[in-house]
Amino acid sequence: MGTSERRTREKQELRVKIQEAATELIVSEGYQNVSIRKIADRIEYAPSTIYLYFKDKEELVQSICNDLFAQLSTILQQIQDSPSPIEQKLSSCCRAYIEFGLAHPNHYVVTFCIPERQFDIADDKFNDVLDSGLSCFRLLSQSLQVAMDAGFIKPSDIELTSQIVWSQIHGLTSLLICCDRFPWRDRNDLIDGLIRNIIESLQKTG
Amino acid sequence: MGTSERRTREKQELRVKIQEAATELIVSEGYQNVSIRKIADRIEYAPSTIYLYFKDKEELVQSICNDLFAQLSTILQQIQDSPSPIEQKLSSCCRAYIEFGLAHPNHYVVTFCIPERQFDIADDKFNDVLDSGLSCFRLLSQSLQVAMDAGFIKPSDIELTSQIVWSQIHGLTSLLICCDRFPWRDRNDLIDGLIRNIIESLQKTG
DNA sequence: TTGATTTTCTGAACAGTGTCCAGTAAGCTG
DNA sequence: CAGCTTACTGGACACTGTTCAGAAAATCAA
Repeated sequence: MGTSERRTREKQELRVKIQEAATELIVSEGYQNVSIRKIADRIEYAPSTIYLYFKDKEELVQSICNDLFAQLSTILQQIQDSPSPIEQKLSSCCRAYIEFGLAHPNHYVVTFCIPERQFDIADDKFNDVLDSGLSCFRLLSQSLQVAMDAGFIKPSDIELTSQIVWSQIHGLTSLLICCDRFPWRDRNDLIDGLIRNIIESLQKTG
Repeated sequence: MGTSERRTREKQELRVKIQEAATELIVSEGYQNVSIRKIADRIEYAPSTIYLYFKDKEELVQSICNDLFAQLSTILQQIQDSPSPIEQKLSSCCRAYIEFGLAHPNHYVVTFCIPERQFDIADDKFNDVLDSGLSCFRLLSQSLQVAMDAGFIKPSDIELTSQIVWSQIHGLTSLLICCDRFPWRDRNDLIDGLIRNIIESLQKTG
């Protein structure tokens, strides 16, 4: 009997509808201005219905960001798998990370710029939280390893170096998002300059 | 008659008491968990009284962060005025910035990691908002100029370079604060490594 | 078709938030 | 003491996330 299968599929569909409505609100209004009631209005269900599909607002938003940053992981993986020269891959990864963050500013802030969120969550949830961001970090780290193995950058502690490079590209991404009224220079110049600085320092033989 | 002077002094004192109570809450609970009612409880006044001293919660928190980052400006200025060698001053400034941010994580997040805040504010308020952060940036920029004039780092577009360096030190500061459960390497190693990277890339003759 | 059961959904409530405003209380002046 | 100014408050409004008893709907069995 395909009834139960249809019902679980319908459940899944509503779950996705909730995520889509929430995504639209995150994109258009930012995390702070997204409310359960606004989401409920959009999908024409009662607010309490949302809690049948997500434990709380946190879990809902988290699931959305997870899905999004899985896309970034895919992009980074594609760069790694591409036939382009190794010297380009590292900077391509950095650029892809920054541009992805800038293309999804509200998601980026939710994922990497809200400290309180990570204080309250339980340990088992922490792994999920990091699923998205962490896998991107791992791919960046992998990209560095490849560049190092090929002799494109000087040998060093790969984990330490990865963390530093991540913090550098995160810095520009988050600052451009959060201080968007600051009199910034041209974005491309900033991104180019930053990536050049990063790679030069990785190449320089101390 | 000193009466009115006493009264304005008393007004000022209550204003400071509000700021102090709010500061305690920001430090202990983070911006998200600070409420007007909690502040009012602490100083034993009605919540609405606070609105006689500050336009809204935003202005109150902003005034507090302004005061704090004025301290960082002082520190950066002292480094610049110190008799230590020029080669050290730049890295000292970077280190001071990062460590100051880490010492005041909740203030730092409020000042540099909340995008929505800067969307809503009026233009005249924007200047105040940047008073704190901007003056720190200017001092960093000045530090770079001095190092460049002395030939310690290679010549380049000083504004562009300043913005990039700021984004780099902001990156580590904010990421350590916001992803504090990430398996970071030793903080000092990260800070040392980052600063070394920054300065090396500034020195490298392209 | 009917009745029982399970699944899905909702309305109202709770405790909290920032903010505003009419009205009260306190202090100073003449 | 009366009049006036300044300081303060209580209660309200419109929101927020979240819970839960009960209603509605869909399914299954007879």
